[in-house]
Amino acid sequence: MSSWQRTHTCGELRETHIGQLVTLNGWINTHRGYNDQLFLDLRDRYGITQVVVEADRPEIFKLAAEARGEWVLSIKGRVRERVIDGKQKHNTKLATGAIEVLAEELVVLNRCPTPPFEVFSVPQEGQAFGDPDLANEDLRLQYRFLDLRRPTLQRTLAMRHRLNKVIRDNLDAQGFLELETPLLGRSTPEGARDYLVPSRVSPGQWYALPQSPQLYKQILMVAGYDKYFQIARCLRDEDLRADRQPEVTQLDVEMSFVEMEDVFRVIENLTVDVFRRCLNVEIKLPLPRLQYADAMLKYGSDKPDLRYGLEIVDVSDIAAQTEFQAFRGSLETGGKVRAINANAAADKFSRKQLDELAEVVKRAGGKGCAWVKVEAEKFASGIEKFLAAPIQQQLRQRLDAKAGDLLLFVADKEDIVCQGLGTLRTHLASVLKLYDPNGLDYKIAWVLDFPSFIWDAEEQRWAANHHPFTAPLDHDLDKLESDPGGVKAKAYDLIINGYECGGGSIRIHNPEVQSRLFKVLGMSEEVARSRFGFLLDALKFGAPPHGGIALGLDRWAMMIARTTNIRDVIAFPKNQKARDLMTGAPAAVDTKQLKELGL
RNA sequence: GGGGGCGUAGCUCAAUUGGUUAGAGCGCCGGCUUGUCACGCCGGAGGUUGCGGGUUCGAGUCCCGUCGUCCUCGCCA
Repeated sequence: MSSWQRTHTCGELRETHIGQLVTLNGWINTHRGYNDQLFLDLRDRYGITQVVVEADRPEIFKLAAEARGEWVLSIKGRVRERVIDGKQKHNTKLATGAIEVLAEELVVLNRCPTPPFEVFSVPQEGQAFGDPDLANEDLRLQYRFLDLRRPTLQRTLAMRHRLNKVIRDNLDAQGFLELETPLLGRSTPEGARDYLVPSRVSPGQWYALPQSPQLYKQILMVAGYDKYFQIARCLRDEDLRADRQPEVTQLDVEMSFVEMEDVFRVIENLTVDVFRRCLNVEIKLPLPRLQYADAMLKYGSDKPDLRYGLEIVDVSDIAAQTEFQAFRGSLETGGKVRAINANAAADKFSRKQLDELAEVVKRAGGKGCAWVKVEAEKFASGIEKFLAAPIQQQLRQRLDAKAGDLLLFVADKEDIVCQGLGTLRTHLASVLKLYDPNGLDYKIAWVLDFPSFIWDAEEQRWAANHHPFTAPLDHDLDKLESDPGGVKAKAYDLIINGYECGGGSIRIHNPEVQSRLFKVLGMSEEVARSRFGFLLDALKFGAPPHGGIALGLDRWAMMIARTTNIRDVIAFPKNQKARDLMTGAPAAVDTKQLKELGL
């Protein structure tokens, strides 16, 4: 071992180490200097330790005085208690705050220019570390190696490691095999836009990077690997969001000889394990189950945040009795009128703030929203004159409204009402602080009974809601041709606090059902063959009944780290334009490279 | 592709209704300071207000364009 190499980490030393000669390696977090004494807080990913350098060792004192933030040092010295004149001077904000290291040797392992933004970590009460005022995210992404030094990010990435570890342990214990599938595959036109890779040896032809290992894992089932999982990278060339990256990691699972309940059992077992071992949070089983239609009605979303109420209530029948044109007009064209009761929120919104709520609905595609402030005797509202006393009574009853409540109405086509009130619901919960974004509060549920097909108005045809291999519910099979819109699928989503964190289905293993389904989708045998021929072939050769699920691990990491930004849980994320600001990718390449590829 | 927010010192932000020489904290540089711990005190350097154009006696502020970035709709089977 070289003499500069560490004997302990910067988070390790305690009173039990007092008197020992130790060597620490780390980055200068902060430094405080005097004429003949210097304090250096040395940081590594385990913590922070205070180092004292005194002037009676001039050769290292001079070095230490010169040192600045983010320099990399090796300090050899003796551990001593923080005592001045017999009085304890412990720093209770630091885990190592009982001791300090009196430097005897100091090696500058590397210098660092003044960083473009402040990296240092601020110790908080309870031995946690906080962040300085964060610089612009694009600057931090450009200098990601500095940003990643922040303990917050280091803890998050360590948590991701733990998440992966728990998954591997748990699924191994449940008898699963971790198998790998190719990155270079064949483009299958359904679904997201593919990232394409040109073939050098077959000029003009292309591989596609996987959107998911979907087809491979089904083929593994045909091949008899009845319990498969993979922590797989999935790539989709679509526009980004706060919770979407072009390159994400999913836990891909597939099982043979199963129905939905079997998948639920495996994933629920895993979920309990993950939350217990990552956060020490107990998740109660069985997880609640919501029907898709019910979720849309009550929450205006297929991935509702269940940490708060604010349920949507249909009042179409009551609204039909009013003379209010916005209500009547929507109803007469087949729309709906629905409402949210924001309990005791009437005095929390000024006229201007109510207008902003209407803006929220407009941004979600609606025309706005009507509001009513409930008073003891009557409604205070611009639309009060349209609401006769008996109607007000009915609304009070239906919405369980009491004096001080704020009622918000949206009238429109049903999907717009859902979208508008769903957006309004999450907005209200946020401004009314109905949940603690930093709390260990997890509401996890299954969403079931998705429609198999959705009508594509533009192309005037039915489209697969999940994917074309998703099995319909057994008792809906006879409706396949007569009423495609009424067919529900053996598909399921797993939702956590308003995020879709997983989704899967039982697949079709019967070739006859599969070809009926292609027919509904308006896909000829030839087209189906050309797109998925290899899978259809495989399914013919003795496919077991099978199904599975994929969990979005980046979103799980977001939940566990309690962030709403997916870039916080990925070491090297892309920005919204899918650029890597650190490496500069994507970038132009040599014409020589292009020529080799025949481009 | 559409809608919205932001862009001022290295960083985070301020700058009244368009009005003098664009300020503060942190960081940086120099000095002082044996017990600090996001140390403190004194002093200093540091600006093409993203870029281009326009309106005006006068633009960080208003208008047009453009670039960057974030949020969002479409999109993501």
